[in-house]
Amino acid sequence: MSNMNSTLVFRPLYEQIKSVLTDSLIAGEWKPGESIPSEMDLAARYGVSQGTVRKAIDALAKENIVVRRQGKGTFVSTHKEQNSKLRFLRLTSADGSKELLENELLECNRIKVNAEIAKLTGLKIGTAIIEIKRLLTFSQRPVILDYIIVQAKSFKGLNATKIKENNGSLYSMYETLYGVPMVRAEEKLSAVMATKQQAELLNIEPGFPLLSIERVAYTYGDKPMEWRLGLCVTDEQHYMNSLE
Amino acid sequence: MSNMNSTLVFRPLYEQIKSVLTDSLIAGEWKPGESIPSEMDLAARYGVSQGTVRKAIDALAKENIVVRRQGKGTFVSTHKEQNSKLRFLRLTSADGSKELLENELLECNRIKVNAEIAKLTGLKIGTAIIEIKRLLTFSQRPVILDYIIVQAKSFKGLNATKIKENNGSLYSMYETLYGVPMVRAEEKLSAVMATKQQAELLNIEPGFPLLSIERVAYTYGDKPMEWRLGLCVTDEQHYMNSLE
DNA sequence: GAGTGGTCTAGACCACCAA
DNA sequence: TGGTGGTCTAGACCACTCA
Repeated sequence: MSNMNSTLVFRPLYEQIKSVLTDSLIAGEWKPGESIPSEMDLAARYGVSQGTVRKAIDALAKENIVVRRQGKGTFVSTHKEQNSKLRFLRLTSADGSKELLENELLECNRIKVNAEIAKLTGLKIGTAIIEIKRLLTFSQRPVILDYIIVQAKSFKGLNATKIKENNGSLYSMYETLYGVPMVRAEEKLSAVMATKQQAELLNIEPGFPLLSIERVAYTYGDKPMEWRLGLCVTDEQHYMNSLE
Repeated sequence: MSNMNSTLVFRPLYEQIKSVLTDSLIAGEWKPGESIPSEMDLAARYGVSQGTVRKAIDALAKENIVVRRQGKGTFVSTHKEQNSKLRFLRLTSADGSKELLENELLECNRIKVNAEIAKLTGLKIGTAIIEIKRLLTFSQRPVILDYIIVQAKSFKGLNATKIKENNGSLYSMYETLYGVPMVRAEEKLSAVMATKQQAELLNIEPGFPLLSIERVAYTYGDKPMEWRLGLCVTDEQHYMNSLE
């Protein structure tokens, strides 16, 4: 009979508060763009000190889940704001600007997962998904060929019309129309050769080197919601990254 | 203690403490791998509360400049440790391992900056530099062709022998032999075609797509100390990145 | 047991913002 | 002017490490 061997799980109060706050966000108690209650209010609600609430909110702010604004309050992050648009886009031209990207929707189909897509996404074969193909253009020149997959059940009724209505701002649309804010993403990069078909769309020669960016985007609670393969022409644009 | 805010500029105390600590690190008061004084000691030394020192150290820890170890103390980060080696290497094979990289030094020359290098590094033409060319191999297969530049005046006497003595662990060598720890780096990625010469070294066909990684590495105080161009074969290895 | 960092509290004052 | 987040303090106790 061993009693002292039990694994005592110690979890700091502020982490527990952070979890509770995340749950409330998932439940939609506070929507993107809205403010959450003040630190004092939350402290009173959960019966902890304001400093503990602060540490929980600090952690959420560090993950870009909320944004603090001195004198105003703490707000749920949103992709609707200008400054957070293209938050995950690391591709910039030499002069640093990336605001002038234009958007051409090529395809938007409701299909089922096949073996290849299953391997890419980890979804089960046969699952209903929506595939989106589009072309991003920078000052008249095509630079990114995007292939995007989301689960149909999470984005019911998503179609070409809706994408166009939102000017191709997918993350903003996921958030506004479907209540699914993307908070984090992981990317896997490699260099590939353009196929004939890709080359045609990107207006380059077949065999031209392309930067391949596989991205998985996550919503609250580390739930993967979107898979994306971007093929980028990088002779004038570059992928910038900070290692710290 | 009284709060010595200047009327014109408001700078939080903990930021000032952070700067003072950084200065001490630059001055070499505590070397990589060593511990810095305890929070209580530092608080006493600077006449602030332990909480303020904590916040300053938290900021340094977030930037990987120091590492906290509960019960032991706070230590200056080092590239000598196993877990921090290859800290800036984001290239991993499918199974995630990146420890088996082998190292072949191709060249190490003392030269002067020409126009091309000036453009890459921002150094003045004529500045004495050391250029290093090497090949990194993963399980018998060449995967990265590195071209590295550092200023000769910052790394006096650096040569092929020294590099070999350190098994090609450059960052560890910069730190140990020259007291220059690298704390941060910025990378610019693109896809390029292998030239004939590069293809030969990497044992691939000319025209094969390579991931080009331009890196600038910084020491304390955001001082750029090393420029690097890596050309990577990415059919079996990928560059992983987290966006948050 | 002594010393370290980790967590938590309570209270104070400051800087910023909007009404 | 009142409310918000931002900074700072002082003190308490907890968890971890090592001699």
